[in-house]
Amino acid sequence: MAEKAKIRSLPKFAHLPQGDFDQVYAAAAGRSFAAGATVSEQGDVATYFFVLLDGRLRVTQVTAESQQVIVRIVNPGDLFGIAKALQRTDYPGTATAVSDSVVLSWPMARWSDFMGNYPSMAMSAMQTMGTRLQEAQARMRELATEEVERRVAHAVLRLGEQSGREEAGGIRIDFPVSKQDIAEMTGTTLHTVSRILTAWEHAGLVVGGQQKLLLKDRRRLALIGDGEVPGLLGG
Amino acid sequence: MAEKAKIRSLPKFAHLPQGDFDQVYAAAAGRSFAAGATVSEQGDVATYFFVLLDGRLRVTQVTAESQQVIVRIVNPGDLFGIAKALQRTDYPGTATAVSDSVVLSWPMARWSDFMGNYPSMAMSAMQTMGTRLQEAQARMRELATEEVERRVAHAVLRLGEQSGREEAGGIRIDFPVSKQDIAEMTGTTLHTVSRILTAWEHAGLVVGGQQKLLLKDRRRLALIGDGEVPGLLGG
DNA sequence: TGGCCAGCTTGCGCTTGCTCAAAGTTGCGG
DNA sequence: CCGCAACTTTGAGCAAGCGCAAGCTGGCCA
Repeated sequence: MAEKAKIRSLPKFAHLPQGDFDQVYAAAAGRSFAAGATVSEQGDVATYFFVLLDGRLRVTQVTAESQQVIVRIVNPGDLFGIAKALQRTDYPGTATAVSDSVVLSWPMARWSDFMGNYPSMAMSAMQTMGTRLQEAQARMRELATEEVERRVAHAVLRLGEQSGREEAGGIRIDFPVSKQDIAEMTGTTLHTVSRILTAWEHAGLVVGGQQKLLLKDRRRLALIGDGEVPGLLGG
Repeated sequence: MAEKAKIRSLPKFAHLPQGDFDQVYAAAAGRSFAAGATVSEQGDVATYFFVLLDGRLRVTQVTAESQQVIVRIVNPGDLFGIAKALQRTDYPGTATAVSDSVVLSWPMARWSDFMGNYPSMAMSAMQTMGTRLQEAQARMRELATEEVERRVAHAVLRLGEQSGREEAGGIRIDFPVSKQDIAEMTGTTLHTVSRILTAWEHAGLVVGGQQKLLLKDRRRLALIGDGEVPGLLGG
């Protein structure tokens, strides 16, 4: 089974002894989701946790006033839906496939089991949480101190880093991103995002299109993000 | 040693077998810090990790433009300075004592050791990170979607919850908090915080004072925080 | 007891970016 | 090839809250 070899090679599982891996693998169920489908829903009882094998997911939370916020993008190899690690019995957010996706799932009941018996998985889970915590704090800092244009710069750079693919002329964001999506990542409106990206496109920093984004000048974007350059709005 | 018994009773260590606890305890060094002293500094090589025994710490990060952000408040019993868990070799933030404080410290080199050999400590560390991650995400959501007055309401309620003491007439925040501090927690300016708290004080929701804060009407504050009530500014 | 300093209050003008509104664009299914 | 739906652009007006500036308060130390 080609899939098994592929999974074996994920950093997440690479350090697991072969016997342990076989057991972990045996407990897993694979499942496919078409773009637009919901993998797990905010508030539902968390019955499974997952690893994304292929595709791309968007994790959102909806506030009491039904404003949506994009918490993160899940990339292949990432662990998600680990409610148990957050001391929760329900999923804190909704995971939606933005491209056709394949996930591996385990019953949540096995979580403590895995953590207790496979130290290398526990380590890996902890690393995941550490990375996420740092990203969350970075975004907090941005939201608290930066104006919109810088936040958008950071957001698209992050997208490029985590979900980008080198391409002639720049870094292509590897799944459909709408202006609305970027707005929900940065705490602004799609209108403002549109204005900013249009200005950047005129300056040759990016190339846009319907749910498409190509970063052409990463360095200048970073300068805007770090506030070392005035920003292009209002010019 | 009375201190040892006190430590033993912390939830963090309560589930550790006695032998393990003795070993962990033997590796620890205690240290006191006067209010205002710095326990660990952003960017320094992370040589120790800590548990706060007594007092209160403020963890801040400074942005490239030297704007300060308060990441969290450390309360007695909390683990902090766990750079290793975040895959870092340096401290991501500065921890400063806001009251006279006592901490227990371990060499960072022991971290993997502890995590590998004492599963109940690993579990507890994971819980800590889970809690923090959720709090960070909640604050992200607030910063992205709520206006200032609601964010301030959430911030003071959180302070009350995590660091408050019941008192005749309300919940007293148990350490000195300045308006500037609240501003740095909510991503606003001390001016705006001052205006908001003044309005609330007139309405009988809180009582302020130099670096003092008493929450008198938790329920109405929660209503403001949840946006179910117009807010008192501009009245 | 007087001076000093950190922290706080308050007023005013101005900017950022939001809201509302309307029209333009793109891609897909039939 | 048409029509529709989703997505995007652009404009105009407006308000939340920031920056600046000036003055106030209360605690602490000489």
